[in-house]
Amino acid sequence: MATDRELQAELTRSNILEIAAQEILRNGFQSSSIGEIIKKANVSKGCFYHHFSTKKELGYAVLDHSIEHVKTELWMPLLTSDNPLTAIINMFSHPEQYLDSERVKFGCPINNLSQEMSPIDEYFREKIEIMFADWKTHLSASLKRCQDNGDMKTDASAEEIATLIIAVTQGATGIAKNSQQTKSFSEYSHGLVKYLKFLQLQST
Amino acid sequence: MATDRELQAELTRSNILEIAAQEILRNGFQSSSIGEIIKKANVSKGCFYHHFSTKKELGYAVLDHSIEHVKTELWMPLLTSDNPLTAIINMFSHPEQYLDSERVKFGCPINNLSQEMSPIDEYFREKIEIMFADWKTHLSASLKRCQDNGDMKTDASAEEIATLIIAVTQGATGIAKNSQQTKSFSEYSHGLVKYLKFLQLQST
DNA sequence: TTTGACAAACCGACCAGTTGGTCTGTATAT
DNA sequence: ATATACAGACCAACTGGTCGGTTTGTCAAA
Repeated sequence: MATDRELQAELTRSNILEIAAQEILRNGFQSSSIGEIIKKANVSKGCFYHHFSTKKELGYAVLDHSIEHVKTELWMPLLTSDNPLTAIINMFSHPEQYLDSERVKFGCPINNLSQEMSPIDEYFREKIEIMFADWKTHLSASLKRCQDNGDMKTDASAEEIATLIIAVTQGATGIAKNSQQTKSFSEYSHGLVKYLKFLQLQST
Repeated sequence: MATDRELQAELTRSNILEIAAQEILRNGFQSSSIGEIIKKANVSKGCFYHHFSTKKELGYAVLDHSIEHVKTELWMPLLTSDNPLTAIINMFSHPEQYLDSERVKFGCPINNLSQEMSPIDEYFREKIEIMFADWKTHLSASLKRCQDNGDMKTDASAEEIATLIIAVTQGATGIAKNSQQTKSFSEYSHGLVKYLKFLQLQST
């Protein structure tokens, strides 16, 4: 099934995808040029259009890949941990472990695409909307688990805390991108962290 | 000083500025074209370049105007009100009064420019950074006033609540833009509202 | 095992349209 | 008379996309 030829082709494709993701992260989707991408990926125009029929389709592929990546690399570890609330507090307390300099400088790839493309392209919009819904669902369930385990106060509902966490994450990431400094993320999430600690209960 | 001629010229300039602001709000700065702007503003290219030396300078002018607008139209009324905390809670509780459909669909003009331009243009970046700092300063001071007046609990510092409010506003606006629905703004700021109400004290 | 037809993978010149910006004017209020 | 406000033809660079052609691994038939 997977011949040498097919394997090489897949390698070429994923290389284009990776370079494209970098370019789009830096310039946005509309301001990224195919010419620049193929130059940096070291492939010909013919090769590019063999793998991707249009620029838009490339954008879709990049988005799909980014969503998959953020789910497996960021959420899963957090949400499946023993005590999600503690894990989340820990994440906000040590942002430098989760926000590398690339992410501070150029922002979250998905949020960038969301802000640029959602008013003008339904595919981008809907995919990202589903992602937010998923995020909220899973985060709510995790926090509910904390409450059921007696690790978290029930003054506030799991759902309202989940949406609060998501909103602050998005807001603080954006502000940090503007200031180009990780410490802005801490500054603008500090109020949330203190609130989360207030909701935290020590296991007996 | 202000002759008919100068007055007319100023009118032409502000017309271009207004059209440009609309275009930039819809397409972003880089993807907005001078050609489209002059067509919609009904002016010639010569006219445009008489008033703005480059596209970038036009962008700067639009940003400056937007910042001035948001300060006088949004902050001032809120921050100078008798009880800022109550005013803020009220704003979050009735977002449809503050977020018109345009703003939901295309987002906040300043935040859009921030996310698009801050990594690649220092003028945009710094102006917006200063705006965030101003916002935080004034909001903190207003909340401190509430605490001093006995309208607000002192469990959390005025500053940490100010940054929390700003982060949630930015995050929820972004998420609402993605979903293209005002109700998403309410959904993602609901947790904050409940927290603010918890911090609220009834005046005796 | 060799062969040879076939298609997938890739090449790069080319295209029409658009971009930001320039330049030579002209009309007119002051 | 002169500077300001405007007009619009023009330009080089770049855009996404096309298309005819070439290379090369694969697999069936001999």
